[in-house]
Amino acid sequence: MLDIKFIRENADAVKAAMKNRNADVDVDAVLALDARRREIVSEVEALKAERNKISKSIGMMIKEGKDPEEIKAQVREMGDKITAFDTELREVEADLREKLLYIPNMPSDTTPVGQTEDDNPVIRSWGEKVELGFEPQMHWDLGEKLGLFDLERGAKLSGSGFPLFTGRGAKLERALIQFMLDLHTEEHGYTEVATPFMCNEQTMTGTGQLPKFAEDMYTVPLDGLYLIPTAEVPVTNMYANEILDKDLPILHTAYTPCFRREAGSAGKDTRGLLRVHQFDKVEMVKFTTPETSEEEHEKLTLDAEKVLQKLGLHYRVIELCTGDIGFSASKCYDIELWAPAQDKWLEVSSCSNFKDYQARRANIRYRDENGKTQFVHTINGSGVALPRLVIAIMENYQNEDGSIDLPEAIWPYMGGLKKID
RNA sequence: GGAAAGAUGACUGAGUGGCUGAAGGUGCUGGACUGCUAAUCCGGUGUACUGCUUACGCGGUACCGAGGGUUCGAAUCCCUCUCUUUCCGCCA
Repeated sequence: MLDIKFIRENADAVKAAMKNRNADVDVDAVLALDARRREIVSEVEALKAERNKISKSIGMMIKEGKDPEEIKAQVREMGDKITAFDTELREVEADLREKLLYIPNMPSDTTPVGQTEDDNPVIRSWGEKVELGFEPQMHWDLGEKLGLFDLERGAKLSGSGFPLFTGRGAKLERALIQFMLDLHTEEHGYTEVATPFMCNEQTMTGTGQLPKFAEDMYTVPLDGLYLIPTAEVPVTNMYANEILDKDLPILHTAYTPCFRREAGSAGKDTRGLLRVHQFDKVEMVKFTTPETSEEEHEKLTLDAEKVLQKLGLHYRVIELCTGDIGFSASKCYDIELWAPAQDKWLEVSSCSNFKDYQARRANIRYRDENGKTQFVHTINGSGVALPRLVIAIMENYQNEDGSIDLPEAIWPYMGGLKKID
């Protein structure tokens, strides 16, 4: 969340930023609550100071054998006032916090201003569109024919959007996960973690999924748990309510399945593996100082790109504009793979710098060189998400006879298999 | 799922109603001293909110797992919850 002091001192800038985001936020209501809160605090604290003073004197009186009853009655009256103020204070603070939790992050100064995804500039691209020389087949046709997945049986088990991978398809999934984890841990310096796949409400609030996006998640009501929509959630919140004294940055990578209800997006690009309710993803998360977060964000994006380069897949990097950027992010690059049969770009990674927004929500701090505690900056990105990566491999590496060559980088992970036919 | 014990600052560990934001020790850190290593001595060492000052700082309030309650006053008494450990049960 945003620092209330920052909002207080930069109200106009916050309002402008919310407008650029197309976010409906009542900044003045927040400021009014903040003003009332501080008013109550100063009144109630003055009363408490007085009470503490008199209470101490009662202790003295009793020791000296004097009768304190008269003063007790007086202090009791103060206590009633204090209770009334405290009650209102709690209400105001809860109200204020709730409102703050619904305010998205400030876009970075460098985030391009724009309305929709059409305003996202392309930052760079790598590789070229493949020349197949024949009419490419869709991945859902290739996959069913080659026995890589069985979407009908997946739907039987859980409903559409819950893919069932089979045989070499299941192995390819596992191989890609392994390949990416090895790359990030062995060459990019990340430490692997394996996390819970369900998290509690506090954790979901820490990274920004709650309270606003409750409907996007699967829940386990009996236990008050939510299925994670991304490994970002457990990995970032690992250090919630901690003061880190390890050397920053801290780099973690994790494989997890991700669960998303995708409410409201039914019917849109949902065929095959394009948009599913459960998918595998390797995630990268960094905890940095404010001074290094921009640089680390750039590096993390390159780490994700490296995956695609090693797999020889044509991609481009776009930067999300203010109207398209995610709720908690301040700056964000999306990486998109070219899919020749789809004839379009598929998003496989989203690399975001959250600055101190998540750290403030999750209360993750560190000690700077002066010994002062500060909020860390958090950064994360997919490195990368599996289903669309699989789609891109299938579509880019397909042959006219319907077989699929495998990228050399994953041969070792496929037991030497070079081609699926 | 049942039973018992416990939860205090970076760590350890005192503290059963006011003199405790919290003893002692460890660690860290500033200094003194011993020609090195080590030791010794002195000092400092929580977080958050808030007001004044805004360079440094000073004051107030809150916080001893979380939330309630009793009381003039709670780390300390009561209730609820969470977690940890151990034992039993169940189980991949």
